[in-house]
Amino acid sequence: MATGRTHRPATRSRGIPEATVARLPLYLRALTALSERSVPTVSSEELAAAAGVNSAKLRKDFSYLGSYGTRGVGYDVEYLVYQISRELGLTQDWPVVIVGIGNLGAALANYGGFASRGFRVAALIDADPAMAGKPVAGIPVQHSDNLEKIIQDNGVSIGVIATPAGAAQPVCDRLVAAGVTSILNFAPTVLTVPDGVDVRKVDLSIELQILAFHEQRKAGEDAHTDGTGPAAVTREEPTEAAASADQGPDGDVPAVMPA
Amino acid sequence: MATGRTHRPATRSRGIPEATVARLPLYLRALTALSERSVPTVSSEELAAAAGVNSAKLRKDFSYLGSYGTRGVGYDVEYLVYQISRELGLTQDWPVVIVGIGNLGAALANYGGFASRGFRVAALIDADPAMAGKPVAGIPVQHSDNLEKIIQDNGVSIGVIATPAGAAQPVCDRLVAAGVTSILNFAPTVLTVPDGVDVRKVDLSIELQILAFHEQRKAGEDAHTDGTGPAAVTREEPTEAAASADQGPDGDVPAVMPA
DNA sequence: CTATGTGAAACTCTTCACAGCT
DNA sequence: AGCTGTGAAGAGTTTCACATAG
Repeated sequence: MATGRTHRPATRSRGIPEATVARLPLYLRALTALSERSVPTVSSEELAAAAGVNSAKLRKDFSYLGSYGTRGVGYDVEYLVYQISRELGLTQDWPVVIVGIGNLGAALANYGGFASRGFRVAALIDADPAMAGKPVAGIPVQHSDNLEKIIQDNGVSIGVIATPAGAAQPVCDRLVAAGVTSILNFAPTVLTVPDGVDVRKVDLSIELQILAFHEQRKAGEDAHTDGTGPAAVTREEPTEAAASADQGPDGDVPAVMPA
Repeated sequence: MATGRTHRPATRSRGIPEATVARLPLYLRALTALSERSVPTVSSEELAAAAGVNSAKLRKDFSYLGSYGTRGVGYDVEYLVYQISRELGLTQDWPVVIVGIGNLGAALANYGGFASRGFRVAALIDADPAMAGKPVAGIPVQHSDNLEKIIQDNGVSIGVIATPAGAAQPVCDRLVAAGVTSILNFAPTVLTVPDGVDVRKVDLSIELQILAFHEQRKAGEDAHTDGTGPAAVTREEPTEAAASADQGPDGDVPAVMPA
């Protein structure tokens, strides 16, 4: 597989496949649940079921991390939780800032899934002066004038953008200039960033549109509003669209902006 | 990741690849923006840039829809908007219900991106009696006792789950029993659904974890990591992998260990 | 000449199936 | 025996590069 074969199976590292990385959080969640129930070990079959993937894929995924299982037995839950956490970088503290404290920003601030995974909301930032000082999820909102200072003082490298579409790029530019190198973007806009900066995007309306596409397929024969294209209807198997993954850095244009 | 069941031959009809379907909303948004600026035609190169993909991919994607371009010229914006909308099923009305009107549910109800794409929030549903009747985004919240009736009366086939994790599966079961066949899940849980039901999931903490993974990698390459060894905390080299005992005949012991 | 549409090559990801530990 | 770890085959996706239509 790898070209350079040194001594040890230097195979991995350069490459945990992106698809595998995207599933690690899934395994981690399932494992955490088992851990809380004090289950000591788990087989690839059981864990796969809990995570909603098939066992061959799970074993292959784990093989990229190393040989952490025991043949004939399974995986040690605690050990695996630790290894995956470490691989994902969750054994360290990640201060994040959320910019744009509207409905969505507030929801994110209140979202428990962050804190429980090593992410700490270091600050909430909004451009509206009226919001300044107002606590959301127990954290006082700060005005965006102080964005740069907040980033630097807290050593923030991950920023979450939950602003209206129009404000996203300017906010992004300021975050990057201040030192942020990873951005999670909820605004329906394509963000342009310099090399070395990572952007992931979550677009609610895109997810719905994908569902609509499949839904339309299912509807099949009947209602085809404007049937220009009869399109040999065929019920494609639903799927199992992988969890998230894909969705590169893009998106674009408003048309309508979130609150 | 819907639930796994077996795969079936699945009649391949007019099979648009899943990867392509996932990008159509992206193109649509870019095209809509061009349309609003009254741009009549666009080349694959320009449109690709606006959507954040490369032009070869875009042309290949469009080739699955048909030959809607003109060689030597480009694509007619209005025409493409229509064709993609139709392909995605957005020329018809999709009533959706949002279940779980907490911070996130409210944010979704207020999200403009839905309405602008043929999605209509038919109802907001919450299990808390205190929420009943209270308007969110101009729509009165209804109690979940009426879930089935609401689904049926409105002919809803797409449901959005924004409840706490524990309530997601029961809500999902009720939605499906009432006739919903597509679900967008925001709760951090794997939903089990019968064949024919499509589930897509958006998990906020997973996105952040993926960013953390890459962020960690960057830090490693920047020769930052203290010094167990030469840079790289990524396990390309033994570096710290050795320290964490990743093989050893039985070495999988470290229950917890310092970073 | 220009820019699309598309076979074919290159890659990536998934699934199979079984060798090899325990 | 039981279950992991993994080459190898298969499926799906992206990229290349150029024939072809306008």
